[in-house]
Amino acid sequence: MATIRDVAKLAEVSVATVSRVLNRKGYVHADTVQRVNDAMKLLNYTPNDIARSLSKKSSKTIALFIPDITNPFFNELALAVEKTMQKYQYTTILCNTNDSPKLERQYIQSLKHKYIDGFIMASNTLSVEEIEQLQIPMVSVDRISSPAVPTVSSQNRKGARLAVEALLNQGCTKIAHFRGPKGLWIADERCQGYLDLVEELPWFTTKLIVDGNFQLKGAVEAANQLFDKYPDIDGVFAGNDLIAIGVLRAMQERSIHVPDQVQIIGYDGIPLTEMVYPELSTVLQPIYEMGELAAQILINKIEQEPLVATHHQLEVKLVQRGTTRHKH
Amino acid sequence: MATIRDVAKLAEVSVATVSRVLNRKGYVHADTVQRVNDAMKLLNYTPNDIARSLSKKSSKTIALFIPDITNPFFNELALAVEKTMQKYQYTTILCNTNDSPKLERQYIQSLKHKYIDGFIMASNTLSVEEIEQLQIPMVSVDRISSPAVPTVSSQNRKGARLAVEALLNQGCTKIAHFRGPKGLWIADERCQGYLDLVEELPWFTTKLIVDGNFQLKGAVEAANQLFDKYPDIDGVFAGNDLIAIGVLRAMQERSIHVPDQVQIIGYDGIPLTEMVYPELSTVLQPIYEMGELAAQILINKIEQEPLVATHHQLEVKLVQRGTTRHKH
DNA sequence: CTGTTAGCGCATTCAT
DNA sequence: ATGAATGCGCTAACAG
Repeated sequence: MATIRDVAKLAEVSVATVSRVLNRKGYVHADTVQRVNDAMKLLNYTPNDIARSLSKKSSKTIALFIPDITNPFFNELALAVEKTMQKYQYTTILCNTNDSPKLERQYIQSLKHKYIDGFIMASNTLSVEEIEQLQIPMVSVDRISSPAVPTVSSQNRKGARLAVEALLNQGCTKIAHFRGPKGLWIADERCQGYLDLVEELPWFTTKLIVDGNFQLKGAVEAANQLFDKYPDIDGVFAGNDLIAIGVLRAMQERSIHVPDQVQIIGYDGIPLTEMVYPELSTVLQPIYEMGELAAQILINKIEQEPLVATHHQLEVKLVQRGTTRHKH
Repeated sequence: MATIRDVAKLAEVSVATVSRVLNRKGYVHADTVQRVNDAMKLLNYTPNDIARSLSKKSSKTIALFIPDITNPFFNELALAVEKTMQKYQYTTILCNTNDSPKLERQYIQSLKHKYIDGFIMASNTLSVEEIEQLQIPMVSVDRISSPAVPTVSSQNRKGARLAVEALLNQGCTKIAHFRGPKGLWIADERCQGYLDLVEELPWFTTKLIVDGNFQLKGAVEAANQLFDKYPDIDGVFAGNDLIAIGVLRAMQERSIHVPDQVQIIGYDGIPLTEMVYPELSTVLQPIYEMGELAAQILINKIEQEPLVATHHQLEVKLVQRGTTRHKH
């Protein structure tokens, strides 16, 4: 591969000049620009990123931390981030943290030695202090890492209310909530939205709220247990789609008809919701857009452009499909 | 961050010596090693990867090319590759190529300038010549890039036979095959496996084979069309699980009972097969192991260790679940 | 407007 | 066994 020196020689200028036209920085005569460009073309020259990184202490690459790429929510997010980063000539490194602090720290250390330019955290088990002393541009998605870092999420609480309201309007008289992990911000928010609407109702009891881990497997079991105790539940708001599908599975195994006997609404709007039958009603959050936005914000931060706001909440939308009895 | 020079100064040796203990290369007195190590510990020193890459022309990173991370097969593969690469201190860059040759070339170019050490191709739209002149270690998964590159796949043809054989044994008298893209090696193999068993049977006609793109959406429609024409089909072997689930969906919409009226078997064994109801019978290929193996082979190639074989076909297993009428 | 030169942090001959 | 010096390819003062 040709180097900057080869180009300089061929164009009969110094490497500095070549570097200038390469980076469109500093003055250089139009004719010279031409000669240099010709030389570059002739030699099929393209700059060496590693050398550039070493000298600039920046690598034009960012890292995306997610718990597990196998989760449909995160793989759509990852796709969005990768695509938009790619558009801006950044490369992105995907880190499956498995929600392990040890792994996260390990990744961070090794990435720092690569002059990583920034992080997008959709997984975060680190303390606020640890995050803040990192001294690297960062934005978090669906998580709050520290008040100092921009966050993009959807209107979780509002979305939850939308779902529960629909359930109520469509005749449910006892609605359970299968929530996500305690202490996880989005799970708490969604639970709060549920409480906003049902806490004062006569049938409500905290027993109707059951903890989960956002996974399908656990949800099936949890649903079976809860329905054993409360066979009169006729509505379910799930903390995410995976849980909702788990509940649906439990209903099908128990021969409880959905949506006639029980209505179910999930949260996220992952593609999976359209793959099950009946198709799952859900609160759709713009996952792809969230990834895009996070990427944009991070790039702005890296390139020091002015920041507009610090916490972005994107619109959600209730989509009623086969697991609810909505009027057409 | 401390540099090698800082360590050298503190340990009262030259940078060359520090470099030697760092890479356990060349002779250096035990006492000196000790001093250097102490100094490194004291300064919390870890080498700068970028500088190292520049000087070694190797970055300890590889790229994984896949069509689309959103596809469950590929995200499991990606997880496997990332995890095992990570185990060997390699970092992996994920490239969603969308099966576009333009994007693939673009990625390759940009990666070469990062001194990428190798490629794992699970997406490949490039010509054999293009691949071969690349001059970078490579292994392909589920694809054949060139006779010169190691390939890992599963026993596609045998797997297909397993599925069709079961269908036959379990009473099917007219079996359709919804295949993957024409010209795609794995799709062709699976189709061949189907043909192996049914081509000679009286009911067989090529009309029972329908082309698809391995996506769920198209499969639903294709299934509807085929069943309009051949309502007496009572068995389906699908080229992959997504197609199979699409067919299942079509059956459910047409109120055709699965597995009583129609039995369905997919291929891949993605997690999704256990999320639908009834759960999908499928030919399970060891996706995670395939990723692991590909990663191992690539590392061996990079580090010039001897290669055992060049084409690895992993075992597949027929798993009968809710969409087939197997004896228990 | 352009060239010279000194790094960036590490690896690697070649001496000693 | 160890050190000095050179190079990897590019950027960025600093001169001119």
